[in-house]
Amino acid sequence: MPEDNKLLYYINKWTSISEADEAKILSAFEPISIKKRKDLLVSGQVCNYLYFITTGCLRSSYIDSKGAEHVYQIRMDNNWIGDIDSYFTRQNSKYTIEALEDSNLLRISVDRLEQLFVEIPNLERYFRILFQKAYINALNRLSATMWETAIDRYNEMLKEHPEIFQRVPLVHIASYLGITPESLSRIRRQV
Amino acid sequence: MPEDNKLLYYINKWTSISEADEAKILSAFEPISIKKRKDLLVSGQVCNYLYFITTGCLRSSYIDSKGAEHVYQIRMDNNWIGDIDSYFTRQNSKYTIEALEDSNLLRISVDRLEQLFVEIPNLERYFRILFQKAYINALNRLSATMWETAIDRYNEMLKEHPEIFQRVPLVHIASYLGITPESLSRIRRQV
DNA sequence: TCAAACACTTGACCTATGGTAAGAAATAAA
DNA sequence: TTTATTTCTTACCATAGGTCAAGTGTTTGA
Repeated sequence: MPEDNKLLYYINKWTSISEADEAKILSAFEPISIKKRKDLLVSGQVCNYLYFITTGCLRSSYIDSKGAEHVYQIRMDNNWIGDIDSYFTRQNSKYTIEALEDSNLLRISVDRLEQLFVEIPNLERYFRILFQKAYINALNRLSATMWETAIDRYNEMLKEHPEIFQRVPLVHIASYLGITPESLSRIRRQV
Repeated sequence: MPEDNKLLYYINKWTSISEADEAKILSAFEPISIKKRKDLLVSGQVCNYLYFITTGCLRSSYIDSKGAEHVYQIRMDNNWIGDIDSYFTRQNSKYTIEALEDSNLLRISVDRLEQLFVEIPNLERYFRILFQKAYINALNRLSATMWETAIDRYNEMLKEHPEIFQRVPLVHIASYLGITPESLSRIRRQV
């Protein structure tokens, strides 16, 4: 499958888009590249784009009131990243999104996306399903965080997303799991 | 505002529906009542309906692998409740939804809802926005659970949803906050 | 190529919250 | 009104995970 068709492939997994509309969608996205350790979004700015990761790996994090940094999301190939709250409301974001690897992305502005929603109802359907699934995942992660041990969460992540352990430093994985790197280190020794 | 128009009022807050379509939507929902302490959904069943709460209060909970019950959601007037994962996938739900007060609901089946999505794209838009917001909320709750103290979460909830404390037993609130009723009790004494 | 920065581990100690058990207060039922 | 049930609090001890501090490899970049 050609690089720039991955996006359409994933959209068509959940709804059907005509060839004419496919072209319209592709032309609305702008391909960009970002180098490892560079920021895609800096806390305090408005998130002007929503990004589809064609290749690479990024993390989204924020600084809490005590100055501690927490990793919110780690996203790799064929996933979306951005702060959708800031993106749709035009409020400043509290998140910083940093590339953990050199990455290639497709980006789209809100105006362009909302225009597409009107022109192509099935694209809005795709996003309805996307957010629906994201919501379900967030609730599952929430219940694991609230009511399972760090060991269980670690094992679950190892089973579900083994690639992440090959590509992402453990500090970020620990933070994503809601524990310190020290605790993660102890868990890994135990297992 | 008449009881049965609240649903349309909330939908029209985020998108615009024609009068003809409003009638179509209303006729697709079936009003039902449920008594306090009765179950709307029992764990192990498929969630056949999505519910809009016109008046009342319900909680959604699940039993973990160690047999402990955890409260997932507490929802009151003018909110949606149901297990959307089970609802859309037709898999058995792990959740039980119980009425905490005598409640009046409007329910709709998936078939009917998906039919409406095709007929009324703006209704699907409403759900896109609904899930988008639900996702953002779930992430905020996740970060509070992971990185804030139980005291902060309690104060936040007291500030944002004081009504809940008037209407819901503290056991359920404690569970929703991810702590034991004993801990909640200690926090309340402290504050 | 060599210093600086990063990534990971280990140990000693601390703290927020959990578990258990029991009793008081409030609410519902008879 | 009396009894039963639910709701909430308190006390004591246990523990998962955090904090601080130090140390070893491993990248990175000038």
